[in-house]
Amino acid sequence: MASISVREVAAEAGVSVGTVSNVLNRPDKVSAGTVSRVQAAIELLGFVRNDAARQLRAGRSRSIGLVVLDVGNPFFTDLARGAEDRAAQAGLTVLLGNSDETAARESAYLDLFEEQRVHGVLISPLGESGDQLSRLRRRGTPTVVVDRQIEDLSFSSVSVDDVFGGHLAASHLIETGRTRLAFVGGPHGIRQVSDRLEGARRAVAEHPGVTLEVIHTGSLSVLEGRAVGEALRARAADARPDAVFAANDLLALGVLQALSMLGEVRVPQEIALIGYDDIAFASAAVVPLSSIRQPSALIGSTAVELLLREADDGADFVPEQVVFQPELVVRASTGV
Amino acid sequence: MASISVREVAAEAGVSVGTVSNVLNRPDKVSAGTVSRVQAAIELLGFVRNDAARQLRAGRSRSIGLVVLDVGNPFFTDLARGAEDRAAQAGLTVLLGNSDETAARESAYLDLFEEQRVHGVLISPLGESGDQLSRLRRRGTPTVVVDRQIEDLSFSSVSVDDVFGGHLAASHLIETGRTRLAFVGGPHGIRQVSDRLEGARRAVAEHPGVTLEVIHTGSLSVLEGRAVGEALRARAADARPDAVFAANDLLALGVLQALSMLGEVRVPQEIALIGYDDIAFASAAVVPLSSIRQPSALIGSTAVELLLREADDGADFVPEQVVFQPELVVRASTGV
DNA sequence: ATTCTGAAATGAATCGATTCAATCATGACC
DNA sequence: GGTCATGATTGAATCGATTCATTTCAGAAT
Repeated sequence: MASISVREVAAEAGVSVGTVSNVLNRPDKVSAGTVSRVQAAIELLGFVRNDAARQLRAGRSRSIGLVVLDVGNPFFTDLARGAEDRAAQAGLTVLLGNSDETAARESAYLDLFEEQRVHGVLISPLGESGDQLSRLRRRGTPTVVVDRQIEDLSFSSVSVDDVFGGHLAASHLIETGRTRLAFVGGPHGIRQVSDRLEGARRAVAEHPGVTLEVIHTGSLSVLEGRAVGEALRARAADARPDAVFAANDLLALGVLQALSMLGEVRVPQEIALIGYDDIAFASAAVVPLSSIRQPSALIGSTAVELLLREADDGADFVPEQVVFQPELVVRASTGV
Repeated sequence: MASISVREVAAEAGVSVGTVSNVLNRPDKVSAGTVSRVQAAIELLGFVRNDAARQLRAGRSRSIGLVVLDVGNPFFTDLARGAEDRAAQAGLTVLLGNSDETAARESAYLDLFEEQRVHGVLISPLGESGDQLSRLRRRGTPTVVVDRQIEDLSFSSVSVDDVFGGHLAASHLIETGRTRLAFVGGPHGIRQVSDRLEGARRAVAEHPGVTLEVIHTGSLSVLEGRAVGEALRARAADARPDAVFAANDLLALGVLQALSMLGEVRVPQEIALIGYDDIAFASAAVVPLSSIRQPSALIGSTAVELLLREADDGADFVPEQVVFQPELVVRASTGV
């Protein structure tokens, strides 16, 4: 059970520990015979490098931390995949943390990542977590904000123009003849939510006679969406909105489930519905869901890109805000 | 930029490094005044513990590794959530690795986790990865197989009876009057796939006159499902099966998308369809999807439970195979 | 034979938190 | 005043891989 270290390997191969380390890290600096003797010893003893010791010496870990709002949301797993792929190219691993839209969990993950001395942190922050993030960066951990911009322009960020996206969604609903819109989303402390709402407000303001009701939710999940849908279904027909813009696809799918259950409220005839993110399941929904598409994997890989740049440039790095444009995807849920 | 260690904190607070460590780990052993003095110094200097150093000393990390076949599959994210919750209770973190149904990636994650000296590994293995797993465990890393059993009964495992589940699905299709079944899934090296097929075979064998066609796929994704669906749609109506059992819900949703696109093939009238896993999106599909439900979060938490037990018991632990029973969920896709 | 060169190998020092045997201080008690 | 017990604090040793200044050595050049 006694764990095997370079020391044992060195003894077995009849060389010094320095040589074992060289075989591991720069085999070209070691003569061929020695390399194979050391490798044989490693094999024989079942030696496995201790990453903690490496990291301690190196001062940095070989991973980057990613904190997302919800791993259950395919948008974020797609984003994570993009990040992983780019990170792998640089020989780095991605540690995925799920804040679950909770400040305490977000904070706990940031602490954990900092204790791990990660190469950097990608985060889709809950609110303005600016303080903790600045501190994190000041102490030397490169930090990139994903999926939204942040007030503090000294941070790099990769985002999609959510105000524009919200405008796109609401305009589309209005153009198909709807006049009594409802926005479903929350908590409003989440920037993505308030921006999308803001975009919708602007679109509505451009069209006199069109109204916008705002329905708050506690989170962005299918379950919350279903609750809203049931509430809508319970209303008298003339008290219902004729179009719903949900802050993301999970909510939209929940609303859709509740509305179309029992076939009581028809989508899109009675209520048109549009979501946000264009997750893979949107097109497979009861009524295929119109949505606003974001380049999820690209956001992830670009964020890693910026992170690596920040890590390389050190003190004299220049923050960069990359903003992608979202795209309207029309499907049956807003068709005629 | 000079990083702050316990040494600096000790100097600032006018105490020894040992005392700083005690404040961090057993504040009750230290006088109140000293505690607050040390904490003030920590605050002032912005000290952050170095996890690598802690781990090196401790010999183990405070996380457990989880390797799943596909993070894009909600079944696995649900499982991961269950594992995380249970692990958090024990003060542990879960590192999530995505093998993407690739042997090389699976192996790379196992190596990584071993170098990290994780507390233990949960894995939903690709094939019979027995060799690498045995080695891993022999060297001292507790290992639990999730979502399937493994030949080698010296491993603990938490699984669902997939043969039974396959039987359940196929029987259901047969009972609703279908006679020309098709099983869609692959690769068959994945145990879950072959077990579910085996169950379907048995069900079919029990009913003379019922046939079973097997359609191979390269992976268990929506995309592969869509390809199969399109192939089915392209067939002459009388050459199509009248019922499809897909090895998981992602495949089923893909098949459904392709079939119902353009309304050419009606589900369930022309082809009944059932999936497996009962992910949240199944009930929100074009045609709400019948499925076989597995207790995903419970599998995850139970697996962590077994892992902790194995870690505690050390040498004299007894492997345990927990097998849950799956459950049939009937929705419109197999209704009349 | 002597000096020089470059490649190969060495091994002590280092990273930072934790541990634990040893020391110190304080007050209770006889 | 002296003895003890208790609690608080100390600091050197430890975990294991990596680094780098130094040593070793075979062969080339003089």
